[in-house]
Amino acid sequence: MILRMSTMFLRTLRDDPVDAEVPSHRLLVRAGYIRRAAPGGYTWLPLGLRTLNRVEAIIREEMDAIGAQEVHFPAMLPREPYETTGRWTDYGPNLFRLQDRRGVDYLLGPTHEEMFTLLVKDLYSSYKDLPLWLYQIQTKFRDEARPRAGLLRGREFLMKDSYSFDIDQDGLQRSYDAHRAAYLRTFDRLGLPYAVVSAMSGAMGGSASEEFLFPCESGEDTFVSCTKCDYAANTEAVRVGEPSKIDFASFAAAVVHDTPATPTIATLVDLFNTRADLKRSDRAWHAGDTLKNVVVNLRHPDGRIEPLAVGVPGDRDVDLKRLEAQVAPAEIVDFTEEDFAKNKNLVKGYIGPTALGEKNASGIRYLLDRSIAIGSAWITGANAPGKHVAGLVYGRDFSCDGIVDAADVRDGDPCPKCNAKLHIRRGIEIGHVFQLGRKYAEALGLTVLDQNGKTQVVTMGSYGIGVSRAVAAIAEANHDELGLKWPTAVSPADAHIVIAGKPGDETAGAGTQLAEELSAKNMTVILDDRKGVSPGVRFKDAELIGTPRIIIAGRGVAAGVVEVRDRRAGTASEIALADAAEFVAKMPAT
RNA sequence: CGGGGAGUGGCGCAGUUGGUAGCGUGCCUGGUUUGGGACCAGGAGGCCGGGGGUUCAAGUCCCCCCUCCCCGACCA
Repeated sequence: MILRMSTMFLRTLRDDPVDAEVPSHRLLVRAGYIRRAAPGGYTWLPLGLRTLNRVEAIIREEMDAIGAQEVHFPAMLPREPYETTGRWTDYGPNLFRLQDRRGVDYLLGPTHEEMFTLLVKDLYSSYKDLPLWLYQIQTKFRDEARPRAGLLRGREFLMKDSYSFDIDQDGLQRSYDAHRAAYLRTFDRLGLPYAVVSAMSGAMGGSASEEFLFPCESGEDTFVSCTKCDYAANTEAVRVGEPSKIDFASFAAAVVHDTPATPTIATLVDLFNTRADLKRSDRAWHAGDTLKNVVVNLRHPDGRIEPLAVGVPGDRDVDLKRLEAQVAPAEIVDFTEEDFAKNKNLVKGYIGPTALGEKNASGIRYLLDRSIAIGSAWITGANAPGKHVAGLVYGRDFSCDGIVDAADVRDGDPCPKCNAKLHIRRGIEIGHVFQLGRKYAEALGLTVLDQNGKTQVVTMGSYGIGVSRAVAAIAEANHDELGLKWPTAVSPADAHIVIAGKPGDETAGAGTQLAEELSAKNMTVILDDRKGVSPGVRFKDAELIGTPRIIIAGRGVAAGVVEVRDRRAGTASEIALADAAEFVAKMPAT
């Protein structure tokens, strides 16, 4: 196939669009792949659509290869199933809702667990029909608070979502493993580097889940990977090891001290290190010796507000993202001055564990960070203005209502698996696999009869790949200062022919002939046959558009040669015109 | 939703104390040029994000709203 630039619906931009910050967004707009059509919504132009289709085709091939079957749902869905599973509420403002002329509620599908569950319920009723794997490639809608970075976070985007249906957990594990393996192959073929990390399942519900993250500075997820073993996890999902108990039998009783003007951890530690009666003989006090208690409000999906206190070592911050992942579907909102005013037992800046907890004065649920050991002694608030208590022992002087992973995770923290150092990085989520279990099947009544004629609730998994996001991620991973440089597998064309001679000379004929030969070899080729465009412009556009091979029919044509460039390797060679098609066809895919 | 920045031809930008809306690029016509975003000449193209106000007069001043970008919050 020949794409003639003289007629292609394409306009490249000489300048970077000013509203595009990340490279993928900037280059996809500049090279004429996409145009913004609405907040968080993009139009695919011919070049962009070709790449999108190729990405989609690879994903489809790999899904088909494991035996998943493709279906297609409407994007506009009825309210009831989402009401039944609670997600009409749980999704909150992120759901696009609309009404028909009679005022009946609909939503634009953010993901389709409910619909797939009902579809299978509609048609299947025996264990003999399982396992079953279905998928679709569908436009999804989420009313993101902040769409950003072009295709990386849109409000309308293309997603491949698949769902597995099994009779039991063993089956689910096999389905999950098959999808996970298919995802590894898919991302390899797409030319996307990735890290597979343990993740939280959040609003999706269910147990095990892993994310495929493309490591990238402009990514929105933070993850850790062990420098020694294979442990990797989204920071939200990092589970530090249980600390061992400390024997506190010989510890002195806790003492309350006057500590005026110590509103922060730093000032508190300073005071303890300078005042003779507080100094420690063996070493200086540090922030990790203090226990910081942070109060937040949880907003439950039904609108109920519940205060929650969390204790973390004073050298750490509460990572709200991590905390929220564990209190989902509740959201964390600020604990305001007003809230403090209402709760007389909380002394801002001097909150201590003895006032916290459902059984104590404040009645506020109190969770301790997992790193806090039973028997450890702390400097912490004494619930009175200007007073702190030292030597307060967890398990002797105070208790909590539960354990939580709330402290922020840092580069260099110990690996929970092997204790080596963790490395922290950012990444873009390009895929996510979930073991959903029975949440949706139970809510919607998807059951089958087992071998004994007994009713069994089906156990499900769900597996997503952001297709449009993958295009952006590939662009993010494959570009330089000149433009895009697509992997062969997803490039909008296999080659780009630049006619660089004078008008009317033999270069146009040579270029056209070569285009036809390549096309005859089943390759897609962009032919720059534009009239009156200077060579410089053609070179720049070819590099910006970024096909892996660029062929220049220029001054060499007189001597019977063309220049064949490898855009990705940055190499070039002179090839006889007669051999060029064969040579290009045999260039290794990169 | 909080903080910061910004909306002026397709793209990038200027626009002074309020007084005829400009430049570059892209586009059209003609000519010259042709291996790294050429040149000359002549053109077309703007509800100055939207709505209210102040004023003889608003791109410019005031109020409200919308949108975009960045950071945070949120998010599969």
